[in-house]
Amino acid sequence: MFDSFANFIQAGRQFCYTHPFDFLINSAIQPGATVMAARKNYSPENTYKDSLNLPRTGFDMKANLLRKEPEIQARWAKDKLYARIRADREGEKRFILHDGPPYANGDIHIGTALNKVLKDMVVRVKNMEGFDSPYVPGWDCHGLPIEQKVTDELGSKARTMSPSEIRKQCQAYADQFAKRQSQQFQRLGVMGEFEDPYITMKPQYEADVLEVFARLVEQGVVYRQLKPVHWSLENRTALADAELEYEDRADPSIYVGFPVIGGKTQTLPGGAAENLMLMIWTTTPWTLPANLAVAVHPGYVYSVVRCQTSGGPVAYVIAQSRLEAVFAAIKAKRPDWLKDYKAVGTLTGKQLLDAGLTYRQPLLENVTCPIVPADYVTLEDGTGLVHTAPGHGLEDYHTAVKHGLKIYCPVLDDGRLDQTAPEFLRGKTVWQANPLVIEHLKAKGLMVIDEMITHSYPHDWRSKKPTIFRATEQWFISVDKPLAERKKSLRELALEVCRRTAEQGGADFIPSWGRNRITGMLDSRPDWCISRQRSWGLPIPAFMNSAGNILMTPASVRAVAAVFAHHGSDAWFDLKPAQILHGYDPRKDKDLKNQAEFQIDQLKTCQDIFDVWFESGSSWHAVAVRRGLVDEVPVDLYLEGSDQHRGWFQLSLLPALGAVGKPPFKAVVTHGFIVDEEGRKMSKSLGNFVSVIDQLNKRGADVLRLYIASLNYQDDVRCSDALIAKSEDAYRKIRNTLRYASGACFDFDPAHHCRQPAEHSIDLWMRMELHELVRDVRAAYDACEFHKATRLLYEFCTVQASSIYFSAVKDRLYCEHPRSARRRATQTVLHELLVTLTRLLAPILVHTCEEAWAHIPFRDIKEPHSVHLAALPDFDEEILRFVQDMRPEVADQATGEIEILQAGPDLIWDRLLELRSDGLAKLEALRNPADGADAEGLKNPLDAEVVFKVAKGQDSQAKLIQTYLRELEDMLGAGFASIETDVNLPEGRKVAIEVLDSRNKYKRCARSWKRRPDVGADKDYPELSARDADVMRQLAKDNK
RNA sequence: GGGCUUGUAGCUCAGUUGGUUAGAGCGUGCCCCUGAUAAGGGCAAGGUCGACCGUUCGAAUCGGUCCAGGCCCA
Repeated sequence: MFDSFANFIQAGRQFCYTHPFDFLINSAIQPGATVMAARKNYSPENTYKDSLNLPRTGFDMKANLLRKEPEIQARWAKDKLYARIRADREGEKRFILHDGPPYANGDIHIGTALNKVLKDMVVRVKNMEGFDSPYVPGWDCHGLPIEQKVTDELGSKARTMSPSEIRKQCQAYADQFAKRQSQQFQRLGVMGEFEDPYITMKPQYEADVLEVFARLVEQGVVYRQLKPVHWSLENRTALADAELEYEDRADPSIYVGFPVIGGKTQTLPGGAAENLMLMIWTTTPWTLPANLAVAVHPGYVYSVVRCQTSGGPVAYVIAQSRLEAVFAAIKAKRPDWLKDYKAVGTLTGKQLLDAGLTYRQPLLENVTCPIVPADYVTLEDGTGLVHTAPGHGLEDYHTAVKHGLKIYCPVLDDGRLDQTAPEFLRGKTVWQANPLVIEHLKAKGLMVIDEMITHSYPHDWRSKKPTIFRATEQWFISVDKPLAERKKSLRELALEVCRRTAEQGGADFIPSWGRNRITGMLDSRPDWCISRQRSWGLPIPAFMNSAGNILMTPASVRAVAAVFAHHGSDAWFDLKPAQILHGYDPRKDKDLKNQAEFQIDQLKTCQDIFDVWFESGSSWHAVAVRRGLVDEVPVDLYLEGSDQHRGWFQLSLLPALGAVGKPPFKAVVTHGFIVDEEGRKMSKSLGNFVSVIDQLNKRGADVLRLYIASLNYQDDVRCSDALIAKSEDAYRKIRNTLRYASGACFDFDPAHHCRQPAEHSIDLWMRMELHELVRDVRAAYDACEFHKATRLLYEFCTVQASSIYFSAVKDRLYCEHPRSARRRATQTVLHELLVTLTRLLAPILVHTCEEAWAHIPFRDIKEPHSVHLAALPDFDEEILRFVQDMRPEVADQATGEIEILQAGPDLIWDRLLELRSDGLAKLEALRNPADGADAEGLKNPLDAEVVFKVAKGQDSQAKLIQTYLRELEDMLGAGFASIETDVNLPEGRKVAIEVLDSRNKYKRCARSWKRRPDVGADKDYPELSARDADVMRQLAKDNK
């Protein structure tokens, strides 16, 4: 058996082709390998077994993915499969999915795997649809997390190293992880330009980012300004919103009275009060030295409250609606201090402002501060009077700009207070300052109450340490200033994109709520702070002269870019400004004011680097356009997690609109996040995270890919080892479906053996189902609804193929003469099913389909050697139209009945499958006889006879059953099926199915095991049924 | 706290413009086959459609409130 099978494979290969995946076949027929239907348990009763056409294939039941996947991948690499696909598709319509670069840090996690596999499936589908769809993966390499990791590893040594030296370490680190992740993506079966990915730290990429920046400078939206920013004390750098994490923190919550010293106090209710104070509330006492104003809401009502205290009389101004809560707190906290209190009248915030009150700064000597209006004042907590420190709060800053207050920031970059702070605070950190400030206020009698509270507070996402707001000189891209060329601001342009579809020059969002989401974010986003005070990044190409004036114009930026294109951004640290600007002459720069002030050899480089988002946000230019993937933006698709509405989507959109006035993408597809089985977020501390690497090493990439494909990724998706295990079960089912079809076609060469299925055969039904499947799966693929496609494919394998069709056609495949029309027709459909299914599944099960493809017997010589070079199957319009066109015809007017045989396959097969269901239920009943019945339950349906009893006058039903009787017999797996017409059935039933135990009625055919009336009728083969006797006679003749 | 979003059997998903006893596959239980065999087949159980209140003759479907998640932001 082994020998003949090997010979067959040899013959097949000679006949068909030789190709690189032969190694898969060879390995499968090594001695000891499982070959389906290898003879077992030979016994005398089994003498006919050798005459059967049992399935044979080298496509192993056991997948062995862990061994085979790397082999297949190595072969793809050796064959340069990706390059072959590119060559094949050259000149076809482009489809560009532009990759958002993951950060080159750490191993990939399940979320990254989700993202990359989704992208891979999109790209594979597009290529198999005939598009030229290259995929260039990228890595984001600069930035704080890597720098932090590297300096942590270096320890104290880091402080002695130059930026240039630290950058070298960072570069090596990023390079190592980009390569490592690349291996991991490829292990997942992701296909693309992994030989030449895009790397944001490469010289040309850096130069291209600067080109985008130059265009924004040209548009006049880049500016530099003192502004409070989130500041990491640990890393001494400004932080982007995305670099913050909110966590609970305990802080002092203090109510403080600011003594009023000026203004028209006599106009207040109750007249001029003794010892009048403005009561404010804060949780950051250390910002009080920087207090420059108190803000009130003009529309709110404020009260003046006179108090008797152990320290004498005092009056507070406080919002009326906060009065009760605050004084309740004071009474509870300081019962001995507060003897009595009484509200003596109210006034509006506006009246308060009109009174022009001033107060003495509580911590600075001889400083007088005003009351200012602000509409962000709330009454939810505090006192309705807001401590305003322009150097330490964004809203405070805006108020300060509006009312001409100083942006005062006495805090140094390491968090210590500077020489302008009160003496007792100088040199202390802000955290040390808190209790000192509290003590000081108490001593001065200004403190009302203080306690500790826990509240949500921003922390540095890397160091996990609390951050502060601190004013520094930063670079910004304005979102509200009109662009020089386009007259509209970036915000306006971006909102326009979000209002329009791709067809209208905007963009499409899938799911559709993405449009809402990004719109809301663009509405409220502040100017983009693009500067960071670190080493590991792309320098902002600004120079400073000795007077502290900045040189940065489109021409100077481009001159720097030209140098970076060759030397990389290390040039910024290694070369002298004159060298960096060697292609630049200030005297010829129209955009430079006061040219004479700028002597190139006396300039200094500024030390800020770009926010990494600006680098990845320029990839549409640095990759898509630079590499010629598109002539100009937009590209077809961005596909990322939904968090990128604020991240990469938005921060690509803004630079693109600024630089070229167009969005970078036509469509944005987002996926949700991976959560655990309970729907909670994955975290290392909860121990509920799933390791991709572990899963890859445990189950293989195709199982993981099938799991990912099965997810409805638009929402959050649940993940656990158990859930992936279910996909492993599904994988086996699909694999066995392909294996069975492959084995059943072992002697079938479509070039010579094709037979049209008979009109009334289950083969025709199978083909209809198959083409409907192709239609539906391709529609799902087109909509990127992989989970729909996966469900359709899986259920097809389970129900239509395995449960219904394969079971039904076993008898004809195994028992009919090998060349019989009936068997060949089934093989024709099975072969089509095999080829079709393998191609349809190829974007998901990339390795398994390659293996299955190699095992397709007598595959057409015109088909490519790799399934990934093939096209997705097309559905046959004719077949589908045939189904539809033959919908029920007009009913007979007299009886109301329709002639079901003329009604079309859909209705016919609905009815036949219903009969199958009823019959199976009856069979089941026979298998499990009621308790107390003497008969032993039926074991094998081949021992049963099915009788269809059709009521009088039901000619249509009778004709249907008569026509399909043989198919019904096989669909039920019964030994024999018969029909009785003109029967009297109870309750007006049309058809009744009776299933009888025929063990004492008919003999069992020794070959087909069917019990039929005709067993024993043949003289030559008395132990066989008529059909089997004929086949044996024919086989005997063949052998002569 | 705000914006966006999710909640249908143990799991993954269908449920068309509100309309008869809410479907499928998997899983589970029981059974069969042993010529797909570390495979294959059959039958059955399983849901107050997150909760509550409305609109309606009628709500998984429309409206409101709440509860529990997720992302982004404060």
